[in-house]
Amino acid sequence: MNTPEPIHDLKASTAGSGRKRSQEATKDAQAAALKLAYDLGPERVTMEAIASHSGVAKTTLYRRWNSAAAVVMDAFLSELTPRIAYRAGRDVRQTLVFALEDLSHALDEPRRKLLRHMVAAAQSSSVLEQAFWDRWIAPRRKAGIEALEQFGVATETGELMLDLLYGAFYYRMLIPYAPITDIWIQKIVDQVS
Amino acid sequence: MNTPEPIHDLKASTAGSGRKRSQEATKDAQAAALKLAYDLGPERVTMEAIASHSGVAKTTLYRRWNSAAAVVMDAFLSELTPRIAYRAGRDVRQTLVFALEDLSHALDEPRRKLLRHMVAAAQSSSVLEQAFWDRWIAPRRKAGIEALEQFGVATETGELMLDLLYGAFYYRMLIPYAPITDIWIQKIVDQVS
DNA sequence: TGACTACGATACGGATCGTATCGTAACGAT
DNA sequence: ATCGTTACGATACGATCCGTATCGTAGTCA
Repeated sequence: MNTPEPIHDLKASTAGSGRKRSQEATKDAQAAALKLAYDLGPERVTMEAIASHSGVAKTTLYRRWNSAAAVVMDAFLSELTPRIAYRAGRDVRQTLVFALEDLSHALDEPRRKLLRHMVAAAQSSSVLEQAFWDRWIAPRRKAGIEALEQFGVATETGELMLDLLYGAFYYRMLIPYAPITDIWIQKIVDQVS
Repeated sequence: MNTPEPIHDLKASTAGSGRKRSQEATKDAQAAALKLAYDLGPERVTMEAIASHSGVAKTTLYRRWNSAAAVVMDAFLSELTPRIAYRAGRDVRQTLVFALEDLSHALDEPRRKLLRHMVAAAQSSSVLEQAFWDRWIAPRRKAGIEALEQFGVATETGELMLDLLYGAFYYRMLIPYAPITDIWIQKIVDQVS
């Protein structure tokens, strides 16, 4: 679960007996990709830019990832995931409010912009779609479902509630006609619970 | 409201007294962009491809749109919008179920894929974001709010319901871990109304 | 030591970008 | 009719980025 593999190992790094993959190269590439994404905007990150800013050769990048978006996705998920800790509530309502508010607070403006682009990137690559689901969406849903079950909410009902609430959150994030506030979060939670 | 202007007129076509913009060139370009999007996938549509497949010069394309995504967005919205007719329900629940089911049924697989890419494209261009809101999201929300008001639903409550329901719909469309079915639509509507 | 694999460096053809230039075609006004 | 104005298609261009190939070097293990 932790220290997940880079997205899409083009060549299995495992089998052989030769030189090991450089963790440092992986780390440097991700760091450069993330910095470029924050500095220039996620859509302007290219493999060539990552290579020149990280000192990692372009050939090495392509041994690990398929595209610049994959590097950014990888780096972003690695950075963002630990920032969202699960917080238990005392009832269904508070559990849901905590989940959404914590998410909202963890996403400052640059991170929010990056997350929006990660959703976008997941639309044009099944590899990125899978990674986004596995490492971002699914774990949160799983924790949410389990928390709700502790308060006697049936699994199926919990799924519906999460579809609605996370759905509303992402909808408002991706189509930002009005800011996401804690008040709004409390109101949508009240509307479904 | 109808026959909307092409997205982002780089040069105001209005003021002068010279030759008029060719409606045919606009139409041909949009048609080619749409066909390419359906045939090759929306992410593979380029200005050069639109130019060569439509017979419209690249320079002319750039006089109207900023990017290939803008041409596709324009064409897609023009094609999709008339396919969704508003259908009145006899109560709040049915009104909402109609809205979501009609949307779901209008979006066959290729159109759904295209819509997903339009949401994605809106993440990296404020012009596209605005067009997507003005010509796609906002009109549907407006109709929905007004329909709900007829059944005595307060505007603010209606907004919350639409955030939740359209949110869930787009969430499941963009992160398709399970298919969107009429049953599911009915269940989420029941959960909020 | 030798087989193996990853590394960085470099080079390459190809696609696409966005712009500039130019002669021609349509439109409006005088 | 002709004249200014604007849009058109055609073409060319440097620039960027793509994804791959090649090659000599550097770790790693048996």
